[in-house]
Order: sequence, then structure tokens, then C-alpha cells
Amino acid sequence: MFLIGKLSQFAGVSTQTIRYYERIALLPAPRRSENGYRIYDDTDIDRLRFIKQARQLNFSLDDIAEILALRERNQAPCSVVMNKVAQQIEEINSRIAELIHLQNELKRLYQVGLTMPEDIEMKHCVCHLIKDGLPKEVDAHA
Amino acid sequence: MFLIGKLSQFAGVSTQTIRYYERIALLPAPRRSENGYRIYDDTDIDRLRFIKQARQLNFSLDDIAEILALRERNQAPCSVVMNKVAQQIEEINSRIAELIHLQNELKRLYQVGLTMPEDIEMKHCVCHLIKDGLPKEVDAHA
DNA sequence: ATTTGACCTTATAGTAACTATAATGTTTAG
DNA sequence: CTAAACATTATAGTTACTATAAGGTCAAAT
Ligand SMILES: [Zn+2]
Ligand SMILES: [Zn+2]
Ligand SMILES: [Zn+2]
Ligand SMILES: [Zn+2]
Repeated sequence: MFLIGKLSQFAGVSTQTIRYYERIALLPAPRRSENGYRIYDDTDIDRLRFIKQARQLNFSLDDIAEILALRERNQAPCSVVMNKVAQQIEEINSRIAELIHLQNELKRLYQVGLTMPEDIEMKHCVCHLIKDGLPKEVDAHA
Repeated sequence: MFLIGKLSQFAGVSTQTIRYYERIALLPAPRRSENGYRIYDDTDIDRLRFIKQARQLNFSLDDIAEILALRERNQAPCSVVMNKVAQQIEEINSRIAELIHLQNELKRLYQVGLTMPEDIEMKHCVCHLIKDGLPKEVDAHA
């Protein structure tokens, strides 16, 4: 039995975010005190902590809603969770690969850029490399 | 001298996105034909290709606007570009590190989850691991 | 008694970079 | 004549929040 500020402290989630979760029905509308303040109890802490942990594991709010909905219908979400976890491990591999690719391009751009003069015509400096793409092999700029 | 559809083809950017870029003033408002259609020329292709390349290098539209603005004032943006490139190379390192960390947690969660039963009380299955966080060492579940 | 401070409330808009939709107008070809 | 393939605008949706404004409630200190 406590107000939103306490729930925020207990769960480590801002009051703004708690209200947001309520708006999108990720959290149920809590009962209200006479003055209209939201009143929570321990089960709310549990639910919110679950959400927070799942967010830190990069589950989307949609994923989390699905998992919580299963729980509400007394269906064990374990296999759904395991599938999403496996899927995410794969996605992270792809994202890392993309980032490494991007980083390699940036590194190459940087190295080539170091060898080039500034020029306002944007013809022979790093800017022109952005426009035209990096050459396969750096041209001797002859 | 061509319409937005051609510009879209030449630059590889959708017409929607071209109009969007115009709205946020990343592209100048082009002149219009009698019927109100946008009319472009080769310099527009250049500018749009530059934007596209920079986007593929993960420059933000704000970054790109800044670079193009410098160019407009006849100031060479080379050093700005080089700084942003260097900065991004660093940021990608951080992001990769974060992703690897996240992936390790997911892998650990998955492995532990494999050893656990489904249960609707959410006490001893993978779901409870999400709520309470992964243990440092997997508990023997005694 | 009042005022200050720490709470709480709602509604609304902003973030990044698009993408999608609706409703409509123009031009060309069959 | 009409259907396709273009074009136009305005508006809303995406993700997960965060920020702001404008205000109501309550306890304590002055
Ligand atoms: Zn479970
Ligand atoms: Zn060159
Ligand atoms: Zn330059
Ligand atoms: Zn256990």
C-alpha cells in the first residue's frame, strides 16, 4: 500500500514511465485513493520488476505484454520466452556484424581522409569520399 | 530537369523520404512546374546522394545538415567530418561491447532455462529468472 | 494563518528518421 | 472515356520513453 513515488523507488522505474506503462495497458489501472492518487502493493512491484528486467534483456514492450498476458491466462510463457531469447541472440549477431562492417568503412574513410587536403570545392577531400563512396583501392589522386 | 520519381530512382531514395527531407529543410524547396510538380536537376542528385551515403555511414540528419550548411557557406567541412567519423568509430566500439554483454546474459539465461521445467507459478522456470535476474552462479534449485 | 516543499494529477508535445494512409489532381495511353 | 501511372497535401503511426505545463493535495515550518 503505497503511492507511485514509492513504487518508482522500489522497482527502479520512473513515475513517468509507470504512468506510461499504465496508459498502454502494460500495467493494470491501480485503484485510487480519495484524492485520486494511485495506490499500489507488492504484486505491482513484482510485475514492474519483471518488466524492467525484461527491458534490460532488450525484450520489446510488445514481447513483455505477450508474456504477461500468457501468465494472466495461467499459461506458462516459458517456451515463448526461450524462443524470443534464442531469436534475440541471433539478431545480436547480425547487428554486431553490421556494426563491424560499418566501423570498417568508417575506419577506412578516416585513414583515407588523413591523406587528403581540405578544399572547399569538395572534390578531393574526405567529403567527396562520402558522396561518391569509398574507392575499392585508394586512388593515387594523380 | 525531372520530377521527383526520377530523382528517387537516380539517388535511390524514396519519394516520401525526399519530401520529408524537404520538409525538414535538408533539401531546398525546388521550383515547381505549372501543375505544382517539383522539378529537380543534377545538383539535386548530387546532394541527395551525399545524404544517402552519409546516412549509410550512420551520420544523423542533424550531422548531415551541419555539413551541408558549412558547404553552403563555402567553408570546408572536412575537419568536422573527420571528427564525427572518429567519434562514431568510438561509439560503435561501445555499442558492440554493450551488445556482447547483452548477448552473454541472454546466452546464460538460455542455458539455465534449458535445465528448468515449465511451471505456471513462475517460480522455477526461465520466467522467474527474468524477474529476479540471473544468479551469479546457477542455484542447484534444491 | 500562510507559505513552502514534496508529493500527486492530467494533457500534450517532443525525440529519430522515416513509412503509411487517405483523399485528390494531372498526364498519357489504350 | 477511362484507366494507369504519375504527382500533390495533410495526417498519423512507429518505439519507448522524456519533458513540459498547469494544476491539486498534504504536512510541516514560519
Ligand atoms: Zn516460465
Ligand atoms: Zn579524388
Ligand atoms: Zn572536405
Ligand atoms: Zn529457482
